[in-house]
Amino acid sequence: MSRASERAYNNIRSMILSGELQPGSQIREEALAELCGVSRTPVRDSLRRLEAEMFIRRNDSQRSFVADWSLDDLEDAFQLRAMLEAHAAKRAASRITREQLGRLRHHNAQLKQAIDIPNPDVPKFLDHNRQFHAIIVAAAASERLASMLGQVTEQPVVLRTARQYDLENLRRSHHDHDELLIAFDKRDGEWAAAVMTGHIRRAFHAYAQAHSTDTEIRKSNLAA
Amino acid sequence: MSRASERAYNNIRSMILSGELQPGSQIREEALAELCGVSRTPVRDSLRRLEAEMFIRRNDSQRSFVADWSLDDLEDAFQLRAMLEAHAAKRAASRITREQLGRLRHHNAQLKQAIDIPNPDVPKFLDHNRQFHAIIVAAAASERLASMLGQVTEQPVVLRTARQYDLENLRRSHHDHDELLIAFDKRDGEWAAAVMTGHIRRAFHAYAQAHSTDTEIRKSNLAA
DNA sequence: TGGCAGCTTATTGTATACAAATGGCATTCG
DNA sequence: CGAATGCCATTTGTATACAATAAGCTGCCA
Repeated sequence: MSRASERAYNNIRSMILSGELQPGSQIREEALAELCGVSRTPVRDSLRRLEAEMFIRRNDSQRSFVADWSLDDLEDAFQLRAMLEAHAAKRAASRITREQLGRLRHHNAQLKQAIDIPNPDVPKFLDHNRQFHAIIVAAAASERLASMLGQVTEQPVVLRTARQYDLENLRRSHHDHDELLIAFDKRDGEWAAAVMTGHIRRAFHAYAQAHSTDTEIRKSNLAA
Repeated sequence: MSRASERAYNNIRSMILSGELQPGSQIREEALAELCGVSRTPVRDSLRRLEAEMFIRRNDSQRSFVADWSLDDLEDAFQLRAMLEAHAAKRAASRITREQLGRLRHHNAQLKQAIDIPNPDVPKFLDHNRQFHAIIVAAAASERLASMLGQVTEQPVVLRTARQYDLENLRRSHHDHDELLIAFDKRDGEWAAAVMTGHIRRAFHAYAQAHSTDTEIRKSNLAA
């Protein structure tokens, strides 16, 4: 997609992910158009895309709202993600190349570095983590699977606490990655899938805990 | 979506599914606009949707083509569908209502009728089959899952043979449905999932066989 | 003759104007 | 006083004109 359209999409998407656009709030095409400095046409394109990705919902009369996810929705997304990503790991185990394995090791070493220091570099960890998972999805060699995973991987839920970055969880994540690497090395798809399932489910519980804590904080702020 | 947009989407989609628009052929927005009797705006909307559903692909310079599926693509889609629909069956087993079970039985009886006669009514069978599966997906109560299944359920592959309507397969399908009904009745999600997996995998093999036969016929026609 | 440059044409992207539809508000009638 | 209805404002849908971009062709030059 060319410039205006691309810009609108990225802008709106990041506004949703950052919480700048509040969950549940209505979205007006023209307002977004002004915010992005483009006309309504590319904004409409973006809204359709974001709707397909479930970042945005529309009511029965075509008005758009920022998706407001319940804890159930979150669990649902994570459940699907666990299933799909385990499947990806299984496929990857029999297809992954030496070169991809090497890159996997590289990113895993980097993310270990990011947390094995006095002042953990969480953004660095998250970046290498993302790339680690991306390589596995690529190795699975299924465009459809990749496209579906894209739909459940980024969660439009804003968390104000830092709990999801809990160090212990990050270390366990890294350990899972280590185990995945061995499973891939042995070409054991079942093992890889099992590790991945646990990996994602842990992520869910960390997320859910942060979510509930966050909700509590929000409520008490409201009460005050 | 309102009239023009809706019409354009349905028109284009059915033109792809019917083979009227040949796989691999380029699509021009204006041509479609004329065919549908609307302007390019709703056509563009539709193309974006169809692209997300992988009925259409775009090259690096934004030109659109009707997706051309290989046998591998087909297998990939069926594999994902089997996994997702088994998951749906499992979830449905613990959530399905008496009323939904009743409707399931109704449609299963109808599709049995459609093939248990001297002149089988295949369209009727397919319609009730579709509704049967739709009820299960609804009972699974996951919007995301439903949306993903939508993406892998309809295959833009035109088959000229009638082999996929092979009576024996239809009878086996009906038998699977019977077994699903019992599994639901017993609230046995694992059983339901297992039956569903086999059900979809059989469908794949029937489809694949028809596909290869069809390809053969096409080749010999080409040679003649 | 082969390939590259520049132009021409085909196609998509964007903006804008206008049409349709929806929601909210106020007024009126029971 | 409450509910229903009609009008006005807001928002989205569609068409069209124009801009940008990419593809294909032609002719020139090495």
